Amino acid sequence: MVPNPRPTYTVIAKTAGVSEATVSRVLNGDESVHPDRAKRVHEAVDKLGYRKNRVASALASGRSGLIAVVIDDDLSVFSDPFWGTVTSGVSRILSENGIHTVLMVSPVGSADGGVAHYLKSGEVDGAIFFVLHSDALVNNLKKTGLPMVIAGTPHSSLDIPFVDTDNFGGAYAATKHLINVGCKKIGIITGDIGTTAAKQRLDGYLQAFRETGGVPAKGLICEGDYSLESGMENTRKLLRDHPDVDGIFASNDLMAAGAVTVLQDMGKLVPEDVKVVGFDDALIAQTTRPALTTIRQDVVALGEAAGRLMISQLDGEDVQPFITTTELIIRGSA
Amino acid sequence: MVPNPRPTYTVIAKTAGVSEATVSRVLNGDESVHPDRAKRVHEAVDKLGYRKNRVASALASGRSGLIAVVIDDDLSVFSDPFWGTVTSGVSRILSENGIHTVLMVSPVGSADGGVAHYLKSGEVDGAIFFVLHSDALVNNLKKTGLPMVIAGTPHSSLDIPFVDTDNFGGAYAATKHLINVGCKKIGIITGDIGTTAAKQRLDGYLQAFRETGGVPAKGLICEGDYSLESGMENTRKLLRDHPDVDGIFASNDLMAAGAVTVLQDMGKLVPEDVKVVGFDDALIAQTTRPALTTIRQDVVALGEAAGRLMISQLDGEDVQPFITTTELIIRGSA
DNA sequence: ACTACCCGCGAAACCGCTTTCACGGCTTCT
DNA sequence: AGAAGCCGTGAAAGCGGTTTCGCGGGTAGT
Repeated sequence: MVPNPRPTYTVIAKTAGVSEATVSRVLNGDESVHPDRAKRVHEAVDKLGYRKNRVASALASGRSGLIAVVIDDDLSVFSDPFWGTVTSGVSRILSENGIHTVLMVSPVGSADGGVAHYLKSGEVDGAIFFVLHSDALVNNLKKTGLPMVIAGTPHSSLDIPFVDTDNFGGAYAATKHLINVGCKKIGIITGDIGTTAAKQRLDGYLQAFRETGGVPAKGLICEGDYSLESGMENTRKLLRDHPDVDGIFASNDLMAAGAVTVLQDMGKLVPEDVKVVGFDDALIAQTTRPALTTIRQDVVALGEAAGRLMISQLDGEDVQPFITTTELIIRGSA
Repeated sequence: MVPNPRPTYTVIAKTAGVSEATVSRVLNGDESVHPDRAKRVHEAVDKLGYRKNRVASALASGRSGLIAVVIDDDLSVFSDPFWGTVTSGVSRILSENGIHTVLMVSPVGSADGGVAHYLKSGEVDGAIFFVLHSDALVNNLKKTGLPMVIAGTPHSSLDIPFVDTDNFGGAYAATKHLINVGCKKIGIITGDIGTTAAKQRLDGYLQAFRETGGVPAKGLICEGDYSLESGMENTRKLLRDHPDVDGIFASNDLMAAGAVTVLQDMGKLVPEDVKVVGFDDALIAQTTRPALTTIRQDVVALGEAAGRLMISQLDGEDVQPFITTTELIIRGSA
């Protein structure tokens, strides 16, 4: 059953009665081929079950049909279902466009190192970055002209397209909600402040505060790092410094869950005594008691947007940053 | 700054004063080259900052340096942090061996279809499958000689290496623990019974039961699907059919969390009235109140094992299935 | 009717690396 | 000493597409 070791252009050309050059033109959508000939080629392709060898194609054309998804750091990041979901969104859009996703889970480090080399080596047609801790690599790569998309807002104002959730707006809505339901003293537990998302969420919180004419008292702003532990710890701190706190906005659901746990352990009722709002609408938001009021972000859309932005760039189009909207999901905690 | 558009063998050969063939031999670890010449080649490589063009290499050698990670189905699967973690383990091991991971998140369907074609096309050197719903594709691919690794036990007894958690042993330990702490009537909420893992966990439960001389009463075995909802629903059912149930083994933590929630909502105390054990030791196990007693599986090790099994196969070695051990983590729920 | 273009198409070079093949020089066996 | 092997090495033929170049014929302009 191995008589047919994949046909090549030579065979297609022969059975279609045209030259290999023409086969190539047809298969690459060159309009200038006479319809009749094109049809003959297509028929030959169908009949022989031909599939283009991407490697050969890549070598000759310089385009590999591969784009890299670069995930800085390691397990800790990728084990977050958030990025898994984004990745699958990216992957789906790209494969719809005949492009494959190669995954690089490794510390990005500086503008040098393995990842940098790989990306510069021309083996991929573009790169999508997750969770940038530094803009160094991206900045360096920009010179090479490699199409890039950043998932998450970059730190500096790079001229590189990015996709992100409306962190500011979401945080604003969350805080506003707490205010609307009567909270007088609202604390925030931020995410890892080294990330732009955490900063933007803090800004949203501050903006809502500002509009009420106030400025958050010292100690109401607690710096967390997105982890469950930091959510718990900061809630204790918050309760110690401000026993009368009656609202907490946590920058993600995990910390919010931690907050709820600590509050309950300390005898506070949620939402009667203290109201809590999270961010993400992760699965965990539904499993805490009470379920978390939170800000939903459309993670799949984010991944798809990243994929589309990449496709557009490959097509030579101009692209704009893409910000997905958020939605306030009201459950039991606030 | 673009005077150096990547050196090729031609350049290396010239500066080292050898033929291109020799350069190739040296760079591919052919021992038969005289050390002096090899040294000259290495010097030239260093001096020029040469990096092999993987695409050209792939075309000429027929080895792409890529292996596919195939994830059946779609978002629902990949958004589970479990698979994200496994994937990153795989990716790391492979990249340590100079191999890249290409991600295919798409319904695998039958032995035909896009994924099948791609894998058959020789663009990847091997494939690692996650969450197989059917063995059809793998079975078909086996004929092509493509190196494969399955993450999770395959349904039929294929002669294909796989890696898996000791589902049976873990479930056995979980059930045994419930028995040891005094439970008399223990129900199980299984996972999607279409998966081998769910079956094995059920078997482990049954085995523990059997050793006590009993057989689970009708209605103690509830078929879930790993989702939070199914955990909640089946707990209600369990409570209805067996109001005196005093132990529940849920096949994953998410369902266990659902069970705890329902139990509490119905006025039962956990663990006083009913004890609950989960499986996975996912993050959620720590956020429920009480925290979940569960079976920890070493997910990272699983991914790394899958990667290593693939590498071994590529090296032409014989490989054996790899089963990771589990560990009982005792927390508050049982 | 003659030159100037344009257009569709095939021949052939080429992408950068791998691998076969054969050759010259040595060693070894008879 | 001569035949037979073996070894390290270079020349060259691919791997399977893409792309440049130029040719022949048809159209248009004058």
